[in-house]
Amino acid sequence: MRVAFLGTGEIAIPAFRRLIEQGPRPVALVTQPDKPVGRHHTLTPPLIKTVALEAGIPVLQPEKIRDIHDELAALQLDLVVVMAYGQILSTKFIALPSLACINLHASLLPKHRGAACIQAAIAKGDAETGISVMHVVRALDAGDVILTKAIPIHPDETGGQLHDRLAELAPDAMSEAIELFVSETATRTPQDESQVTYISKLERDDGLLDFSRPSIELERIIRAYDPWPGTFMNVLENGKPRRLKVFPPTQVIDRELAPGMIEITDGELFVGCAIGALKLQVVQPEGSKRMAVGEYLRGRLPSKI
RNA sequence: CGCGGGAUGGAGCAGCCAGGUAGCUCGUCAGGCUCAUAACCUGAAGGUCAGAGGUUCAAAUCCUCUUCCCGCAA
Repeated sequence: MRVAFLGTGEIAIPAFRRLIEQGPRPVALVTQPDKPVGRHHTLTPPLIKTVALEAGIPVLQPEKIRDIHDELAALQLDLVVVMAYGQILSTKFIALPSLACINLHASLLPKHRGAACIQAAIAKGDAETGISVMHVVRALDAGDVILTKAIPIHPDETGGQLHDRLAELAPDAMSEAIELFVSETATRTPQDESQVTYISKLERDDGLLDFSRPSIELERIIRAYDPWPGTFMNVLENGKPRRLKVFPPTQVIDRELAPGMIEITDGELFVGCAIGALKLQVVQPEGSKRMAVGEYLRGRLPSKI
C-alpha cells in the first residue's frame, strides 16, 4: 500500500512515526513551508519535517497543495492520511488515492469541528473527547466517520496535556482505520448535522478573560487555552495599564465580588466573575517572567482597570 | 536591523526623569513571646545595582555599545 502523510502540527507526529515504524511506510510527507517564527523571525521547519528527514522520507512543502498535484499523482497513492496539515484540500486532490483520503481529527465528531477542537472540548466542560477518523471532503471536518476513539477529560487537565494524550491516541485510531481498509470492512457513518458545533482558529486576543462570564466557565477556559493561545487580563499597576497573563491552575471560589473587581487578601488574589470569583495562582506580568501570585503581589499592587 | 517592556542581596519590586550614605514587601539565620504556630516582637547576615566603555569632583541614576529575559506582531 502506497501512503502519503499530510501533517504540520506536532499532534500529528506520533501517528506519522507509527507509519514509519510499523508501516505502511509513507512514500512522502507533505507539510507546510518553513515559517519565520519567534521574536527574531527565525525560519523554522515544522518538527515533523525533521522526523521525516531522519527517516529518509521525501518531504514536500508546497505553498498551495495544488502546486504539487502532478508529483502526488505520479506517486500512485492508495491512501492519504491527513492530520493537522493546515490547508483546505481540493476535490481534485481528494480523488487522487485509490482507496481513500482520511483525516484524523482531535474531537468526537460532529462536535468541535475546526482548528481549536481540543481547547473547545475542555472549555465546554465535556466529559470526554477523542480522535475521529473520517473521510476528507471539501467542507471542513464534515466527511463520513470511519471510527472514533474516546478518552475521558481529566478535571484539572490543560489543553497542552490533553493535546499530548490525543496525539498518543491518534496512532491506534489510524492503524485500526487502515486495517479496516485493508480487510475491506471499512464503514462510513454520516455526521449528524444537527449535532455539529464549530470552533474557529484561536488568536492571542481570544485569550482575553471576560469576567462577565461565570467563574466555572473561566476556570475551564484558562485550562483549555494553556499553552495556546493563553489567557490574560488587563490590570492597573501604579496607574499604568498592563497585561497580566493568567495560567492554570485557578480556583473557583464562592465569594461575592463584582465582575472584574480585584481583591487582595493575605497574599491571595481574587477576581470577581458573574457567578463566584476566581482565585489566581500563577501569573505573568508583561515584560516579566511567570511567577506565583504570592511573589507577584510582593512588589506590585494590581487593581481593576 | 518589525514595535515595546525589563535586568537592583535568595524571591518580587521602588529608587533613574531633576547624579550626592542601597530602600520596600518577603525569605534566611539568631533571640524573644506563646500550650503552640506558617502568627507577633527584636536583631543580624546577605548587593561587582547584567557587562564594557564614556561624561563628571561624584553614576544604580546621564551618554554609547554588548549580553540575557519578556510582551506584542509575524
